[in-house]
Amino acid sequence: MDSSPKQRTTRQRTAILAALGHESDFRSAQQLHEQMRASGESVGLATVYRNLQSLAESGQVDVLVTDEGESIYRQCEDDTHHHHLVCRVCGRTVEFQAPEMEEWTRRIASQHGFADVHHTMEIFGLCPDHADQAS
Amino acid sequence: MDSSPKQRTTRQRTAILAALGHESDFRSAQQLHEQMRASGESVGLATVYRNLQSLAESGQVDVLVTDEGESIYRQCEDDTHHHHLVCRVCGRTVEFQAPEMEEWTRRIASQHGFADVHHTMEIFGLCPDHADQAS
DNA sequence: ATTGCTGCAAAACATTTGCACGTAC
DNA sequence: GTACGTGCAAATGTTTTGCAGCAAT
Repeated sequence: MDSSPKQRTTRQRTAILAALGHESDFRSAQQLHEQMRASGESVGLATVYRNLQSLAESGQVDVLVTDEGESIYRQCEDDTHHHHLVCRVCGRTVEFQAPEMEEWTRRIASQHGFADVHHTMEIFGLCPDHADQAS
Repeated sequence: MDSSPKQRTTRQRTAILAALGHESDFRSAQQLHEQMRASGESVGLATVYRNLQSLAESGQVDVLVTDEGESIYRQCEDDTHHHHLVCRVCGRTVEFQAPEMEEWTRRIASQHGFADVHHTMEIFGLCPDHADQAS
């Protein structure tokens, strides 16, 4: 029941958060790791995984699972419940909230007697800059 | 541009479709494979994967990706666009449609200039029979 | 007869873990 | 000083693939 496990401020953890930065796109652990190495950071891949995992648990980053089953991460601007609109080509992401939808979800669930529900909902599409790109 | 690739009617393919049956729950390729072996069917795991994949492509079965990145499959009753309400404990599934939500999705997307969008949305919860089960 | 399917085992992947060592506290 | 974090390599688990033989058309 301890909701604040002590997390140490290590060089690697800091670097990972910095690398996530405020880019508005989702990246996989592997991409992030590569990106960090490219910019001279020395970090182990396992460490990137471990940190992303703990950061996700503590709600500091957002996780999405792609259709291929790969987990992708992003530092979120908003710490409340929200969804994403992601560009299939460049990864550009827009966060949005959908109170009506939350409401809707709860209604559907209780209609069928389901309790303690949570939902996933993400939108993928082509952003203005890539609107003409083939699917 | 050929949207009807010739699929042969093999014993295995038929068996897989039969095994998927009309159960109202999602199963992974591995589970399905095990289930088939248990009931005496002789099928290779790779074949199960290959068939599920092609069946999913041709829209004959539904695919969902779990939080752990595992793909789970189900034969759908409804061949139009729909979503699922899945029990976290027993896998029991209810299909539902959400026209208002489709509408909503399109609106959000075009508001941000996104085109050619598709979305994912699934609800997970506890069905009436498992409402008291801990998360 | 063709050409696609199957089975098996090996390969490819992303992710996790064991363990000795380093380091934040 | 102690407990947690890190790095590496090995292990895990799922899905894919190469290839020789089998079967549907």
